[in-house]
Order: sequence, then C-alpha cells, then structure tokens
Amino acid sequence: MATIKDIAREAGVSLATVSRVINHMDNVSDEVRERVEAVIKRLGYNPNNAARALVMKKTNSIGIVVNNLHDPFFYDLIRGFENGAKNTSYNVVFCSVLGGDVETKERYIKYLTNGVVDAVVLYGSYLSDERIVSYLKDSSVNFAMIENDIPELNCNKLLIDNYNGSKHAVEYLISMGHSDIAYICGNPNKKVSVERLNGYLDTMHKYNLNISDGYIQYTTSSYQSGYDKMKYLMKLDRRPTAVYCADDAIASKAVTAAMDMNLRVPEDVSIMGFDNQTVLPDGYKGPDITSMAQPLFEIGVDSIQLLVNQLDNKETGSETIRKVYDTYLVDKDTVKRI
Amino acid sequence: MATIKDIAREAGVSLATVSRVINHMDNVSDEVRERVEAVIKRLGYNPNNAARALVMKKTNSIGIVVNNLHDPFFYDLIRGFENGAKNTSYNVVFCSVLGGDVETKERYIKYLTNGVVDAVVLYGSYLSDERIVSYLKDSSVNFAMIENDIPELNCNKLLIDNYNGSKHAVEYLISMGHSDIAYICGNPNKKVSVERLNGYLDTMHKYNLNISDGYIQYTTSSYQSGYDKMKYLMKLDRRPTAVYCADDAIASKAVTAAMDMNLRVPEDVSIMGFDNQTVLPDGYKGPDITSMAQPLFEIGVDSIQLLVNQLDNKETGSETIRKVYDTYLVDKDTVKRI
DNA sequence: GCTTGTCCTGTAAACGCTTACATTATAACG
DNA sequence: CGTTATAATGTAAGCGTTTACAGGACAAGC
Repeated sequence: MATIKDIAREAGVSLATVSRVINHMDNVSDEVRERVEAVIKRLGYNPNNAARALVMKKTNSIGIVVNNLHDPFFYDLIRGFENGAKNTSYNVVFCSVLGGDVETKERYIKYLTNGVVDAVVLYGSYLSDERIVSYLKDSSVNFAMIENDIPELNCNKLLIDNYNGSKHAVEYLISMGHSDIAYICGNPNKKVSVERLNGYLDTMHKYNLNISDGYIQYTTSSYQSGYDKMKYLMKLDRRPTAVYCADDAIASKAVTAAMDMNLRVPEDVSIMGFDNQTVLPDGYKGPDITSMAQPLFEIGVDSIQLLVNQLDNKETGSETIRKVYDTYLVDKDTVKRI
Repeated sequence: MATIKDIAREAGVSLATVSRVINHMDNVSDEVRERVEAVIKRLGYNPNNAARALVMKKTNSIGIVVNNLHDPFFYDLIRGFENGAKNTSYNVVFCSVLGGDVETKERYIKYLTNGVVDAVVLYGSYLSDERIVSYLKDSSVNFAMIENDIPELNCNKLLIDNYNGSKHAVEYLISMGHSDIAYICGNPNKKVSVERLNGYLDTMHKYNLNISDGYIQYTTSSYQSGYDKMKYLMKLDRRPTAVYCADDAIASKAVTAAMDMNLRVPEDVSIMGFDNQTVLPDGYKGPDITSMAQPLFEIGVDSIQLLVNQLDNKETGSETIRKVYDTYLVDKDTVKRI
C-alpha cells in the first residue's frame, strides 16, 4: 500500500503538501495540485483510516449494535438506519450480537467506542448488565439508545410508549365489544414486557373488566411457547373472545394455534399483536395481524440523523435528547366486532 | 480517555511495561503486573484500536458488504456470518449499500480496506463496475466474494451452481408430468439470471419440450413485475401447467397473481421458485413455495471461517479457494403431478 | 572475582497521517 | 529600494500504540 510518503517522494513535495491536496485545502498551487493528484492516481493511493482516526480523533463513522441482526423484526429499523445515513458523510457499520450474549455485546461496544466510530446506536435490553451501563456512563462517544430507558445513563434516548400502546390496544378490543380479553405476555424480565402488561392490567381495571383465572400467560421464549399458551387459553372454561399478545411473533403463533384447533380467526377468536412486524418467519399463513405499530423506520432515521447533527455541531452536541414515540393501531384482519 | 501514558505514569512504569501487561506477555513480574492492572481498572482504560491498527497493521476484524441489508433474503446468510464469527477473535461489521448504489459501494469498500478491517466479504453484483473490480485487484486485504465469479479477480469465491440448480428444477417439473413449462426470468443483466435461464433452456431442449411463444417473461424489478408477468402467462392460449420463477420473490408474486385470478396453486397451475427464501415480505399468504435452496447459512459460515483461517495462518493464506455449492430441491406445496 | 545467562524493565523508533509553525518566494506599497 | 503583507511550501511534533534493542540486577558456574 502506498503511503503519503511515497506520494510526496514521487511528486517531489513534502508530506504536508500531499495532505493538503488530499483534504482539498485551497492553499496549494494548481501546478502542484495536479502533479500530486497524478501521482495519487498512478499509485492508487488511498489514505489510511487508522492513521487518520488516530491523529484527528474522528472516524466519520457510526456504529450500530443490535442483538440478532438477522431477526426480521429489524426490517424497518435497518431500513431506517440505512436511510438516515444516506446523504451524510458518515459510514455506518452494523454489529450483531448473536443470542444477545453479554460478553459479545461488551466486546463490540468497547471495540467500536475505542477509535473505530464516533457514535453508537444501541438497541436492545442492556438493563441486565451493570458492567456495560457503567462503561457507557463514562465513555466519551455519543450514544443513542433505542427502546431502553436507563435512568442513570445520560445519553440520547428514543423510546416507545409501550404502556399507552397497550392501553390503546385493549381499548380497541373493548370498543369492538370484547370483555373477556386474555393476554400473552413476553419475557417478564424485560422492561418492555412489564410496561405492556401494565397497560393491559390498568385498562382492564379502568373499564371494570374481570381478568379470569389463567387469562394472563407468560411465554418463556417468545416465539415458541406462544403456540402452547394459546392452546391453553382456548381450552379454558371461560374461553376469551380476544387474545392480546405482547408482540407479533407471539401473535402469529397464537393465530396458528387457533387455526390448528379449527378455530377461525377472527370469527371465533380475535387476536391482537404488537410491533406490526410485516415480515414474519416460518411461513406464517394466517390472516394479517391487527397490531400496534412502532414507528421503527422513523426511529432508525432519527437516531442516525440525531447523532450526525451532534457530531457535526460540536457546540450543541452536548445536550442529549429524549424522545418518546407513540405507537399507532394498524387494523388488519384478526379482530372482529362481537 | 486514559491512554497508556497515563497508566504508565500512575503505575510508575514505562510505556512498554504497560503494553506488556495489556497484551498478556509473560515477561512481567507479578508485582508490577498487579500494580499496572489495578491502575488500568481504576482509570477504566481501554486500548485505542486505531493506534493499534496503525502499528500492527492488523485490526482483528472482518467487514461484510451487502446490497440491502434489510432484505429478508439475507436472513440465512446473516445467520451464517454471525455463527461463523462466533468463537473467533474477530469482530465482524456489516455495511449496507442502500439500493446497491455504486458510489456508496465503492466508498464502503475503500473505507473498510484501508485500515479498518483485515478482510472483506462481498455479496452482490459487482460485475457492472470496472472501478471496483480494478480497485479490488490490487488491494492487499483478503476478499471473499459470494455468488459472483469475476474471472479477472483472484480472490476467494463461494459460488452457487445456478445452471444445474435450474436444470434440477425443470427436470423435477418434467418428472411431475409437466411439459408446458414457462419461465419468469429475473434481471437479464445479472449473470445469475443468465445462468438460471440457460439451465431452463438447455433442459427444455434436452427433453425435446417446446417453449411456446411468450413462455419466457423478463421481470424488470424482480419483486413487483412478477405479478403482471404471471397474469400474462395465465391468459395465454396455451396456458402453461407449470411456471418456474427465477427466484422466490418472483414466485410469491406469481402465486398471488394466480390466486387473484381464482386459480388454485398447485391444482390449476404449479409454481416453482429459487432460493428457498423462508422469510417473505408483504404478508405473503399463499402455500409454501417449492424451490431450489441455496445453502446460504453454510456459505455465510464458510466465508467467515475461511477468511479467519487465512488471516491466522499467514503462510497458507496466499492461496485463494473457489468453491461451488450445489442447490437442493425443497419440495413444499406449489407443485402437483399431472 | 569474573564471565555468562536469565529475567525484568526502560528507551526510542516506527506506524501514516494532520497541523502549528517556520520559511521562502512573490507581490504590493510608500 | 526597503518594508510588509500574502501565498505556497516545508519542517517537525504529535496522535496512542508496539517492539527491537539496550541496560541493569541477580544468580550460577568456573
């Protein structure tokens, strides 16, 4: 690989002059500029980013860390990131933490934040790990956390109003005439699950609706056990007329379970989900699921552009933002009025 | 951010000693090691990767460049990359080129290959762009190209046998009693489309089957126009009994089109795809598509591990490999014997 | 006691770049 | 013609590491 030194020698100028040409500074004579550019072209020179990052303390890139990049849930979010980065001068790199493994997560965060990127977007549950939070707390790179409101962390936050989303969902079911509404909860250790659960509980209470025995089911791993929980619900003496699920992955399993029991959705049972996940794995073939949508595309775009703005305007860059996004109902084919 | 110099000062040792401790070299006395480690912990020190990369000419990371990371087509491939990287010491970063834009692609490749990663995996069509090929030709980082066989490029290649896959698909349809077999082709400027088309043509000829007028349709953008092409085919005087599609995105549109015309799949018309794409966008609700599967997960794993091996064994690392992967038939629900 | 070897530690150069500062050449001005 | 401003270029330090080499302390062997 040719270095700036090679260019300087070949062109008969100093290192500084070559650097000036590379960085398009205007205090170089046309004659010298052309000579240097010719040599750069001839030798196929490209500046070394590590060296640049070292001296400039700036990499012009942004990192994104998510838990299982392959998960179709990220479809809109990734599109958001891609579009947010378009027309900026920043390179965006994605890192995937397979299975959400904490060691790997920590490794990637440290890797990125030490001379590789200028800012990082984090998605996923980081609450559980004290080490990561305390590391982030005194890191000097800019952060944006999506869907994770860690009080002791003073960084940019892009959050979803899960509680009110849940409330909205339940109220919609009620408005459609349902009162026997069951709930299949996600992993109860996650904050998001608790928020959605609380939205369900509070709304049921608010409208004086009874939550019969067994109406609240907890999935262990969201995708798989939703199927069994749904079958359980459908066998209850007082069978719910509507089942609200903590996310669409669960809801899709619930629909499949109902169909496998020869129940029609939504004629025999209404089902609602959360996330409005347009891409579902495993060849789901039920009706499109009525769901509370998160504006993931918008959040993806916003998080990148927010960081770019902060990086480019160093003075205002110190103040972090906290934005809560509303969910919205997307009415499809799994809820019927009774 | 604390630097090695701060640690050295605080611990009362030289820079070299700190470096030795960081890199777990054994020629440091226990007493000094502990002292240095304590300071490192106290100051929350982490080594700067840019500085390291500069002096070591090694980043311990691998880059991946694909064309639209959000595309569900990449589901298995990404899982492959993730799993291939697991248990290695390399960090893997993904870069997405939105819309396959050539400028962006070049930018990302140059970014990665100049001091950011040690090796790069490329997926997608790079044939079209001379600049990128010639850049790659005299780059010093290791490359692995997936699904793109560029003769003048001496790098690792992981290829799909599209021709024989297509042959296999058509022979299967023939074995199921079909002889009026139409083909919906993908973008004919792509090599992969040509290979699959040739597989279809040669197999039809081999079995002396007539390709009626209009039986070969070309989609412009694979996802959208497949729908219209299918409708066109279904209106032909000599309506094909089977339609073989260049990929599953097209096939899913074809199935939808057939269903919208009140044709049953596979009772009224058989449809085959290519790629065995398990995750389809847009709430596809037809039957699971019989398709030729690419071993994308395996290719993902292999490409990372191949590069890791080459990087770790510098002596054998010079010889590049070229591996052609066979596709395999996955029989689902869109082909019927007649 | 001197040499030799071993173990630990320090010194300083190097990686490839940017940039503050110095220097030189040239033009402008009285 | 001397002074001064302006523009173009060069010199050298520094970014945070690693590592070849040197040096010192100490034990072992003669």
